[in-house]
Order: sequence, then C-alpha cells, then structure tokens
Amino acid sequence: MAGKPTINDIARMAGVSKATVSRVLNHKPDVDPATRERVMRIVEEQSFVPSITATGLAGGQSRLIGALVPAFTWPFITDIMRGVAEAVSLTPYELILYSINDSRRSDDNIDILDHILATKLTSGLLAIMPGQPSKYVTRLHKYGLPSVIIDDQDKPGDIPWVGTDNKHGGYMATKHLIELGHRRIAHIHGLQRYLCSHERYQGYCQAMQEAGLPLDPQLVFEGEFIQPTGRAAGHYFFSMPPEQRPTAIFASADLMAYGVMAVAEEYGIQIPRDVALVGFDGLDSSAHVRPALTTVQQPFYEMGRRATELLLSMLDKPHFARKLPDSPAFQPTSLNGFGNNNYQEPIRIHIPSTLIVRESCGSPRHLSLSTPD
Amino acid sequence: MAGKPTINDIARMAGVSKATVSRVLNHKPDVDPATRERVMRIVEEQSFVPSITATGLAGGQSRLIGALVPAFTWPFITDIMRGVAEAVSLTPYELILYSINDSRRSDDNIDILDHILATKLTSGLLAIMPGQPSKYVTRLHKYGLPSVIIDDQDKPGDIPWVGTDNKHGGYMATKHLIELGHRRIAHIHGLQRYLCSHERYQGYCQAMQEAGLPLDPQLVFEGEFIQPTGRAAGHYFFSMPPEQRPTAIFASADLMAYGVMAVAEEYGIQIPRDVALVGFDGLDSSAHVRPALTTVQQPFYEMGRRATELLLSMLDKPHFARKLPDSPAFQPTSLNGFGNNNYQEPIRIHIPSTLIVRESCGSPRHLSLSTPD
DNA sequence: CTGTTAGCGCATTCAA
DNA sequence: TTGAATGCGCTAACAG
Repeated sequence: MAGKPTINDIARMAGVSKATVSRVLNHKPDVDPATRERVMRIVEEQSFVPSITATGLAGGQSRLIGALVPAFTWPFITDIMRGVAEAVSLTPYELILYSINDSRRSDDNIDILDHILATKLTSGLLAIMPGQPSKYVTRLHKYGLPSVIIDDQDKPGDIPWVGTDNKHGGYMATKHLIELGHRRIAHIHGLQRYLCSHERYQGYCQAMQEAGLPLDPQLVFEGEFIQPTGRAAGHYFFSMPPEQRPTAIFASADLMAYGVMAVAEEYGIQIPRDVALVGFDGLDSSAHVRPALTTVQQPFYEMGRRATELLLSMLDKPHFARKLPDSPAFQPTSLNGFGNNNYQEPIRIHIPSTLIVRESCGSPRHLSLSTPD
Repeated sequence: MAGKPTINDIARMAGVSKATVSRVLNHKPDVDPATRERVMRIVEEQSFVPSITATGLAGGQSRLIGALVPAFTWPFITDIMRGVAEAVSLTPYELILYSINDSRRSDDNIDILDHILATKLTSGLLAIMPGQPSKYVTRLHKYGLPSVIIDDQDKPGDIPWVGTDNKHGGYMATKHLIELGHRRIAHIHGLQRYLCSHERYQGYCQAMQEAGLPLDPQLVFEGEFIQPTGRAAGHYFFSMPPEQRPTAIFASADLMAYGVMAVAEEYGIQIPRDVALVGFDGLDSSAHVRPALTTVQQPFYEMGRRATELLLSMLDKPHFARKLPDSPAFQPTSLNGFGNNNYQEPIRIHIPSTLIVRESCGSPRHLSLSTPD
C-alpha cells in the first residue's frame, strides 16, 4: 500500500547516501555492519524493492530471464513451466515469456530470437524444446546470452542442456513388457528428426537384445507424437495375421497410445487382455483413459526447475537469498567456471524418468516366472 | 548480429538529435515527413529496437504486462496463454509471468501481488482465474494498475472481466440431453464458492424448467472440478435404485465426467447406452477418452486473446503497429474513456461456448421426436 | 518542426 | 568505510 519508496527515500530515512544503500542491497563487503543493519531495517519496513528497470539500466544486468516456449501445444509444457516458475520465484529474477508459434514457418521463430537479442531485455534464456531453432539458440549462447535448452528435440549442440534419459525410459518400458512375458513387442517410433525418438528406440532395442529377443523391423511403426499416428499404427498392427501380430506395444508417446486404444476397440481387441500397451510421457490424462495407461513418466517439473537453477547459476550472482529446497542430483561443483563463460564440456543434466504401472499391461502372461523387482 | 545500436547511434547516422529519433519512434505528430522517413530507414537498416529498460525508466511506462497465472494446474491454462501470447506478440509489449502457487496459503498469493506492485515493473496486469486473490487484484486496479480478470472463479468485482457464458453453456448441455429424450437428468455441481458453478447450474435449471421437467435436489451432487468428485458422484448416482437413477448426467467439468466414466465401468453401466454424459470445458483429452465425451467447449484461446486486447487498449497507446486479425465481438467503442481511468460501468466480455457433440450421449432414446435444430 | 537540457532510479566510479 | 559525481538509454519539458 506504500506509495513507492525509491532508493533516495530509503537513503534519507536511514541517514546515509544512496550509494551506501545500493551497497548493502548488493551485498558489497565494505559496509559497516551497523550501517548495513540500519539500512536493512528501513528496507524491510518500507518493503523496498529496487526498480528492476533502473537496476537493469544502470548495471547492465537485467535480472530478467526469458523463457522460450513452444506455442503451448504440448500438454506437458505446463508442468515444465511450473518448475521454472517455482525456481524463479525463489530468486529476485522475473520471467519473461516468449512464445513460439510452431504453426508458422520457422523464420518467424528466428525473428523472435532476433527480437530477444535486440531488446536485450533478458540476461539469460531458457529454451523449452526449441526444436529447429535450437541451433540459433546455441549461437545466442555462444554470442553471449547464457542459455539452457530443455529437452531439445534436435541433436544437442554445444550448449547446456537438461532433459530426461529417454533411452533408459524406453528400456524400462520394454523390459516391463518382457518381464510380463511378452516376446513380440512392437514399437511406435517418433519422427526421425527428433533425437528422443531415436533414444527411446535405442532403449527398446537394448531391452529386446538383452532378453535375446529378435528385432523385427515389421514391428516398428513411425510417425509423429500424436494420436493419429497411434491410430495408424493400430491399424497396421491389428490387421496383421494373429501369429505375427504383436502381443504388446510400446508407444513412444502417450498420445500415440490413445490412438492405439481407440483403434483396438474398433478391431474388437481388448487392452490389456489381447495386447499390452505402454506409453511414454506420463500425461495426466493417461490416468483417466480406460484402461489407465502404463507409461514412462517424464520428470517435467524437475526438468523445468533444474534447468532454471542451472541458468541462474550461470548468471553467477549472489542472488540466492532464500535457499532452494534440496535437489539431490544437483551438483554445483559441475558448474564452476561458469559465468566467466570459459567452460569446456557442455553441461548435460539427465533426470531419470520413472515407469508408472497401471492397467494397460495387465498381469504376467504365459505363466511367466519373472517377478518385478 | 549487429552489436547493439543505441538511439545515439541512430541519431548520428540519421544526422538528427536523439530527441527526434525518439519522436519518430513514438509516432509523435510533429515531425517532418522527410526526416521521419530518413530516420525510419536507418532504424530498419540497423533493426534498432529501443531498450525496454531505458524506455520504461524514462517514460514511466514499462511496456511490460504481467500475467498472473494459477500454478498451471488447470489443463486449459495453456490455451488461455496461447491467446495471451498471440495478442501480445502483435504489440511491442512483453509478457511477464507471475505464477501463483495455489498449493500454498493464499497469503503467499497476496505476497506476489504485493511484489508486482512493489517492483512496479508492469504497466498492466492480466489475472487468470485468480480466485480468492481477485479482490486484491480489484484493489490493484482501482489503485491504478490497469488489470483485467480472465474467467474469475469468484464473484466479479468492479474490474474488467473476460469469460464465457457459463449459464448458457449449462443450458446448452442440458437442453441437448433433453432433446435426446432424457427426463431424469442429474447435475454435478462445482464448489459453491465459484461463481461459474452457480452459473452452470442456473443454465441446467433453466433448460429443465423450460422443458417442464422437475428439479430434483436428489439429482444434484456437489464437489470440486476434479476426477474424484466425479467418482463420488458416480457412486452416488449409480447406487440409486434403477427407477430413481438418472438416465443422463451433466457434469460441470470434463474431469468430473472422467470420474463418472471410471465408476460406470465398475458398476457395469455403459455410457452412453445406460446413461448419457455431458462434460464442461472441452479439454483436449475429452476427445481421447472412451467414449469420446460430449462437452461444452470453452473458448479459452479467445478468452486469453480478447482479455489481452482489452488490457492493451486500456493502456491506451498507439501501439498497434500490425493490425490484429478481426475479432467479431470486439467493440472498441465500449472501451472509450479508458486510460483516463474514468469509466463507470465495469466492462464484461462474455465469449460464447459451443457444444461439441461426441459419443457419450448416444442417439435419441425413447423414440423422442425432438430433432436438433 | 527540431535541438538542448534535465532527469527517470540505480550502480559505479572517484575522492575523501 | 562512505559521500559526491557521472552515466546507463531513453523520454519529456523547454526553448529556438
């Protein structure tokens, strides 16, 4: 409710110069403890918050970080953003949203990146699944705008990166199916141009090979991470002669799995009785579909949070007034050298996914002896 | 790629003073056309973008608008934000994200609002479904921070508001059921403290009464807009003796409908054969569930877009460089008087919802003669 | 119509 | 250890 105290007001009230107020605000060492104490008291009392605008102008540091968000088309963006917002809220930074319209040509997206650079508003950038523009983000990063990429769909470049272990996720999903007694396990592959498509497939392959199961190219269907692809895959698999037909399907996206479910119904095929199904992503709605979908839960919230922490640490300022809650896998040591921009190896943080077992795989079949450990 | 031209550079290159550059940049009338032309050329060439930070400091106007977002827990936030981002991207404004953690006490949310006020960063505020804090937002608005509320869950205060016509939505849903031949139609009511719960219920009542159908309090179940409430409602309705049991259910949220579906299965009740079901919201996943859910589609994207346009128009500056695409119901005339903060009647924009008919209601029953018009 | 002069609120020199 | 002076990039008041 207070009008809007400026640093001048605080200085006057504390009986010091604004320079001193600025000093204590920025945790400069050379300040008399008593003075610091007094200034802090006034600051608290007046709940004084320095103007980000002015601070940015004067200091060249904007205390603003940008989040490049793909047009909110993917359902899990929200979870990532929750993590981002949470991390940011624990610091004096603010979050600026830059939305990419993936419906338009990629030129426009580069326009946005140019805009980000041009306005010079943010001092760091969080690129969420940038896809094609990721090369450009990489350039921005090298150019001097600290950036981190979250779960890029593209080949990772030389830029800090946070994501999940897609390969291990694919491995878990497939292994689960194998342990349930399945041998003919199909896979619905994502688009070739996404790195994660390959990684998930690699996990699938590894699990199959470890179990001594053959990799049948006939059992791999490829498409986008959307429902229609799942439908197409369903038609493809379910129209196979029974002895060739897979008894289980590992879809590399929950949306794909939804498509399979819809088509299965049309074929009179019951899930999980006739065919087991595992998805990938862990969308909320996967708990609602019938049967509830067993899936690989990606740690979206954590990804957002960790990526933000990483970016903030790169900005390398003593901002962390309130301590962040523990994040077990966070290794601040690996961050040393940042801020001076002279690190060598690109940072990559892989946060593990977890397999959520629900109904879509049923119980062990064929008298399989394997028990879940 | 250019270094970072300042207004001084532009001024020098154009052979004018920076004041003049500033003038053309801000579309001031008193500038020689030739000069304006020349300056613009340089600006284009250098792709000069004035520093938002400096502009804000000097002008007192920050060209930044804040979006108060409820912790991304609701699935449709993404759609709203898509609309917001789209509208903002057509202007020189940037969007700052303030995330409310509804998991915490509401005190914290007020803290955020205080923070918004304190940092004085944004020149306008978009409050998305603020719920409890809406009174505080209203105060901020009166206090001088232009704000608009999107789809508030609370009683609307004296503040610009954009939302959908919940009552009409409830009316459409119920009428659809009635036209299908249903007479015992149940309703799952949202929490009392949300205005939209009442509105949707009112629509339900109106449709029932118009059709001369009795309002049976037994057929109304109340709870949150979440799946468990739907499950509870399902148990409640399905354990009724068959002659009392409703033949149709209008759930005031899609998530509730999902719960009903899950429980129906447990009771061996088939949807739509045994009971018809309509939801409310139009979540994407409602097209994926089995059977696909008939629902009232809220115009989330439009709500975000229109609310942003409204807020921007209140900020009352000649920013609209690129024209916004047509939005039919947008009446600029109703906005006159804004910006001087001396308007009388609070603006309310209701964007119509639409009924999406899918599978969960089946076809007309009881040889009903009614045909959809 | 246009250039000059002051600041916006703060950080960062310089002296003291 | 602290205060005074200078300037960040831009807008706004004032002259001319």
